[in-house]
Parts: sequence; structure tokens; C-alpha cells
Amino acid sequence: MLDIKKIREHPDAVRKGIADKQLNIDIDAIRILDDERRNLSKETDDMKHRRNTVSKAISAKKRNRENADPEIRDMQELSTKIKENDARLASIQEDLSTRLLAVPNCPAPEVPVGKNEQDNVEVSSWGKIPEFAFKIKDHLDIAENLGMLDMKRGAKIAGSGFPLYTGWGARLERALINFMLDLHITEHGYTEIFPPFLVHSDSATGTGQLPKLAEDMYYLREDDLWLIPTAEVPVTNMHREEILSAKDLPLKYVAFSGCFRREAGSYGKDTRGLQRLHQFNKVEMVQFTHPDDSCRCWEALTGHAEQVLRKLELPYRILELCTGDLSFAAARCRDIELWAPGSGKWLEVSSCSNFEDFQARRAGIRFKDDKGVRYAHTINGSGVATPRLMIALIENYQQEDGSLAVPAALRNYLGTDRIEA
RNA sequence: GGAGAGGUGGCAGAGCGGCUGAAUGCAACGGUUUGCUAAAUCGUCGUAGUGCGUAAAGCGCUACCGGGGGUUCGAAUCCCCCCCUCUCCGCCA
Repeated sequence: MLDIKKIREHPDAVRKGIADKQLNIDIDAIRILDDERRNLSKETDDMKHRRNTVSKAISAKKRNRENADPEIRDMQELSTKIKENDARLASIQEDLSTRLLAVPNCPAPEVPVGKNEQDNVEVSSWGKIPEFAFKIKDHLDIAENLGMLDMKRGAKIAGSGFPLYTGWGARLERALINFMLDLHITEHGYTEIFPPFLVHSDSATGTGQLPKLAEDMYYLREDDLWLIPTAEVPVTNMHREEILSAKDLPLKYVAFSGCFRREAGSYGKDTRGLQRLHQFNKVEMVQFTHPDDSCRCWEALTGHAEQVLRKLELPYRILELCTGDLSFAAARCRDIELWAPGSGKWLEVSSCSNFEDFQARRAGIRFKDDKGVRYAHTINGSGVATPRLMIALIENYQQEDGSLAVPAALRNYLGTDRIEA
């Protein structure tokens, strides 16, 4: 959520930010409602002031056994008016909140202006794109041949998009998760969190999934709960409506979770194998930082995600997202993409975002230092999501005989240096 | 799922219609004292909205005692609904 004061005082900057994000939101309606709210609120507060004052006088008269009937009659009338005003105020407030929740975060000034993903800017790359002396296969063929993955049975159990890992596939999945968690905990200073996979609406609103992305989440009507699309949601909400101490910042959390996405509207896109799933596993990093520190922490966090890929010796590139490709809540974002030779594509495995105070304002996450109480900044990024990591791993490490080499960093976790049929 | 107890400021814990935005204690912060530490002592010490002020400081008003309604001139305090925590019983991984 944006600061209403920012909309009030710098409407042009906000308009430009929204337009750069290729969105269309009516800022003027918000400003009119805001004015209306303030005027009515002032008027009502003055009435309440009178009521409080007179009520005290009534109290004094009663104590002295004097008659206070005229005052009481006045106040009965006034209270009725106050009630009417409060009702109007509540409806204005609700309208305003609804509109305010629909306003996206503004892009940071450093973000390149662009229309869509075509305008994203590559900022760095690492590793060598491998060349093969034999005819390579894609991850699905390799994994199914090695008995690691059974998409057909996954579909039998839960429908398409729900992968069923088997044998070495299941073990590899588990090994990757442990490897990534351990790396972030021991080398990058994160505290491990194991969060709930279901959250209520307040939490989903706090991080910005609701109301805009309701159709992308699985919802349990009976219990009014949402399956999390990412651990970002429960972990960021850990400190909802809290005032943190400045000396504890940055708070760095890393969490494994299942992630559940309906992927509404993307049917028929990237359907082969593990590219796009309704359920997948992810290790997510979340930080709560001081506003002056968030940019530096965001860069560091991106580096932590990179480290996973370097240790696994997988070639990747990093893109700075342009304004048009930036998500609703993000001020800045860098995507990390792995090279998948079998599919001949770059695959996004991590999105590292700085939300600045956007989520914090929605979720009431603040901190206190000697300058007072302010909103913290939140940043997060995958470190990383497993399905596409698995794709890249399988496709980059495939051998001519159909077996799979295991990168050195993973051998202790997996207990083998080779996966064969 | 059933029965009971309870949710008050960073924490502990009073208050149970008006003099309570909230006693008291602890913690925290600032000063004094001290060779240092400890102790002592004085002071400060919630959040939000809004108005005045160029603004910082400051001052005023309003709201907030789990959430939402209601009663009343007036509600932390009375009534209703909901949520959460704890204890016991039942069921179950």
C-alpha cells in the first residue's frame, strides 16, 4: 500500500509510477475521497469533543445533585448526528481502503522503463553454457527414463501440474532442499523458519496477494484459508502489526515450503515436464530491513540466491526487470534464470524483490529507533525454487549413456555421484 | 467437538459506568551521584488520524484496553456475536 500522504502530496510521481507499470488506476478518485474523509472527520471529531466536554459537565452536575436534563437532551440529539457521521465516515473509509489497496507500488528510480519482459535488462551472467558431443534430451525424457519422475501418475492422483517424484527423483528433491537451507543458514546468516502452508485473508492481503491475485490461489471455503503460493506470505506476516527494534534489523529468515498456484490463465503454456506446476517446493529468503539498508540487503540477498547456482555449477544470468514487468508490490526486482540446454531456454528460478515499505504498510510492520517509529522495508527472493532447478540440473548434467552426473556440492546430500537407471 | 478460565501499554499486573489513555512494578531512554561496576535518585517513556505551525520543536482535538455490533448524555468497565490463548474431557496424525 502506498502512503496516502504521498498520493496527496506527489500525485504526479504516483501517476507516472503507475503508468510505467503499464497499469491504469484512478488516483483522483482517491484524492477526492481523502479530502472528503478529512473534512467529515474533522467535523465529527469536533462534535465528539463537544460531547465529551458536556458529558463531563453532566457528570459534575449529577454529583452536585443538580438537574442536567437539558444537557442530556442536547447530547441525545448530538449523539444521533455523530452516529450518522460515523456511518458515512466508515463507508468513505472502506471505499478509500479498497481503492488504496489496488494501487501498486511505484518502481524505484533505478528501474529501466519498459513495456514488458522484452525490455528487461541483463545485468550479469555466470558460468559457461555447456556443449554436448551427443544428441541431448530434455529433462522429462531423462527423468522418466531414470525413474525419477512420473507425471502421468501425478496427474492420476491430483491432476496435471502435480508432479510425482519417485526414487532418485524424490531423493534429489529432498537433497536440494536440504543443501539450499544449510547453505543459507550456515554461510549467509539466515534463521530457518518452517511456516504454515495455509494462511488467512489478513496475511494474504498483507503481502499483496489479495485482493488482486485471489484467482491465482487455492482457497478453502469451509475454513476461509488460502494455500500459500510462496513462503513469503507466512514469513513476512510473522511480524504483522509489530514494532521491531532497530537494533534487530535486518531480520533474515529462510523457509522451505510447498507452494500452490492455480496458474489460472496460463493453461497450455510451458506445460511440458516441470516447467509450470500447481504445486512445487521452494526455499525462500525474507528480510526485514532498515529503510536505508534495503537496497544493499537486496543486492546481498540476490547474491545468496546466486551462490546456490554457483555451488551447483549451473550457468545463469540475471535480469533487472523493467517497470512494465515489475510485480504489483515490487519497487525493484531481479530475476535469476538458469540455462536449460535440453529445452533451449532460460528458466526463472528466483525473483529477488525489494518492496520497500509497501508490504510493511499493508501489514503494519514497523520498527523503532531514536528517530521514532517508521515502516520497515521487506525484501525477499527464492533461494531457489526446485522444479526449474531440477530441470537445469538434469539437462546440464546429462551423460551420453542416459545417466546423470551429480555436482560435487550435492554428493554428500544424495549419497552418490551418479544417478543411473 | 464438549466444559471451564482468560485476553488491558515492550513485559508483568490493577481497574469492572463519569475524576482512567489508563494505578503500580519491571524493562528502556536521559540526567545527577560514583575511581569503575553495582546501588541510589530525578525526569522521560504507547500508537494512529487530524488541526495550528514554512518546518523541526511544540501545542490542540479525536480514536484505540482481542475484533465487530449494541445500551447510555457518557463504556476498558454493562449486553450480544466472533476470534485467539490456557486447563480439563472426547477424537485423532
